[in-house]
Amino acid sequence: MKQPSRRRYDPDRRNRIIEAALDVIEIHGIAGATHRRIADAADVPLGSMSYHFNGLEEVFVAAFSLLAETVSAKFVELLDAAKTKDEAREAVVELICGNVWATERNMRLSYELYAYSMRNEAIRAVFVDWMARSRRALERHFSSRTADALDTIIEGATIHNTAQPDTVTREVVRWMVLSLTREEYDIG
Amino acid sequence: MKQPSRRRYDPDRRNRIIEAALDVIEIHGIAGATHRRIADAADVPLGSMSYHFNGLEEVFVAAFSLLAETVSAKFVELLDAAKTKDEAREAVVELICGNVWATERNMRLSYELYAYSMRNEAIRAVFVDWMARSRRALERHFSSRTADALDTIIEGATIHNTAQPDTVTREVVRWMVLSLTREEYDIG
DNA sequence: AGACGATGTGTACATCCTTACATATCGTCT
DNA sequence: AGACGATATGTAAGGATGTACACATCGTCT
Repeated sequence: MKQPSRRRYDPDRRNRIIEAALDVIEIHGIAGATHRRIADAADVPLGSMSYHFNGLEEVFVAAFSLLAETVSAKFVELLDAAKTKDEAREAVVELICGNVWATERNMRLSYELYAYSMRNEAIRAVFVDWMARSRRALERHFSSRTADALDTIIEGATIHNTAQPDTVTREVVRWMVLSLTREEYDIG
Repeated sequence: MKQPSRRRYDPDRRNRIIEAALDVIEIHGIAGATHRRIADAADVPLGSMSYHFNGLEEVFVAAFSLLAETVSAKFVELLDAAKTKDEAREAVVELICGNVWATERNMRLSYELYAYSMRNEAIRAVFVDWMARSRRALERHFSSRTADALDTIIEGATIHNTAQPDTVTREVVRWMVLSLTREEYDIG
């Protein structure tokens, strides 16, 4: 070390690295997410990587955990805001068709998460927990069986619309939601 | 080259490499799919890789194309075998819950494909074409709107069941399919 | 003030990777 | 039989990667 540039005081650098990791994964995929690229994105030296994490896998686990946390929170928030069953229905439609939850970024990252969870037990647990929370939020408004169904179409429709935008239109989504919640219909 | 081991006569080696690539991707993901690993899996020397393909990307594109072809064919076959609307409904249930289509292998590979398609135009086209064929197969039995809906739940339910087997039970699936095809009910 | 542990930084190294290519071998056409 | 193009093979060059680690610097506690 010849010219040690002034060392930065940088608490929660660890968190910044984790967020940077998500940015890198979004663009390059897990396959292209390297120590160096993440370090650059977080604007920290390479050495910080080995200091804060025991290997790349630990970075990925932290990153995907953060993703699940963030996305799941938004999901629950939107559903909890609904006061009547009709509002809950509309919230589901909004989750699928709106630009709050099913963003391009979230979808890209979710796909990486899906794939990664097949090969990593910790991430699989994160994924399962995420789904459980979604399901619980839906169950505040709907029966257990209906919650399963709605969760299913949320997953499926967002994927379709990622590949081909507006294949599953808002109108079709609304119709699906109604069909699957009809028997529970109430005044609201 | 000191001791050139007897060169093999090996037509359609290219295809074997492509299939081996899928095996490797299934186990190691795109991130861990290297020339060497694929060559080993296909039982060919490393040099064969650069002879048959101009880089890894070309291998991946070929592999995912093969996957889409194979899986899509099975999908269409099962649906085309249905003669009545009730049989078609049951075919959809079988696609989701059976062990023919939504196998562990296919799911793992599909996730890699989803993720990869976000970063590769050729694969995105393959993916879109795959979805179009599925939709067409469904439209032989159901209205356009219902086809969208069924395609959606197929996607969503298989994902849920991959993460947590039997979360979406056969019974729930059957109920969903019925709910979404009720208005089209006929004697069968 | 001094010491000590936590945090930050640069660099080196072994490993693995992609890719290219010179050479060997085969099928087939004349 | 001979020639020629397609196919097959081993190896090496050059670059990227993961990880370790020695050293610098800071916060904080005594």
